[in-house]
Amino acid sequence: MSVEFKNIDKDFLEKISDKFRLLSHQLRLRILGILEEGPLAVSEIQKELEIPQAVVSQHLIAMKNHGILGYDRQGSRHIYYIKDMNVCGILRCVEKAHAARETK
Amino acid sequence: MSVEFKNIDKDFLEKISDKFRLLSHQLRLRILGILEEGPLAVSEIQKELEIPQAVVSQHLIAMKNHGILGYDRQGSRHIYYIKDMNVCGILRCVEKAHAARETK
DNA sequence: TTTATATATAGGAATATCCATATATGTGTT
DNA sequence: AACACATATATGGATATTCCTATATATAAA
Repeated sequence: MSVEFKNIDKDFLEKISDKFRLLSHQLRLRILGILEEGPLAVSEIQKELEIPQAVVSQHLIAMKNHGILGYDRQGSRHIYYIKDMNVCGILRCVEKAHAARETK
Repeated sequence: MSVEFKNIDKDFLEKISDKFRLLSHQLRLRILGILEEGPLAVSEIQKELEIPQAVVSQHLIAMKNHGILGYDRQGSRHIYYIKDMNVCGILRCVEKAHAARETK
């Protein structure tokens, strides 16, 4: 109520639309679903998704570059985790919508 | 908690990613911001955005086709409105994020 | 140092998106 | 009917996205 969406400034709008663009991909959504359960290394994410390692890395890095993910290193392993809590909130909305969906 | 995002079915994931794709565009976000204040005809939306009518229609129709918007007719005027309440919820998240943002 | 493992990056083809211009359709008015 | 107005649709060029294949880099192990 205090902030009208219509009046949100252009810079913020650009960030938001970038984040939505990253959410607009089934594979990336699945990655976020996996990472919601806890941080994970690239190879482990790859095992769950069954797609080429390079593709997984590409998506992870894209999300990292936009602040959605972060990662820590454990030796040669890169442990990715969800960094952007606003994105978590949005995923929560999606879960609610899924739970409340009409089966038509 | 009852529904894990990770386990959301593929069909729903496809719908969601489609909706995020539509949200991943500054112009469409601005349109949604305008329509949050109430239903409006194409020409009135166009006046606020100052872009060609055809482009406005293209975006409106894209969002209509994915269930985000609906419209009523008043003579030759098409009055668009936000139909998908889940999208409204997501915009609410974005507003909250905007209000809580660090000015860095 | 050599080899294996884990991850990142480069380059390119196929595809999708976006906007602009032009045109079509539908509705109201005279 | 003729015209104006409101909206939709078609087409195409520019640009962006996605995935693939290969290769590069970094760390660990032998």
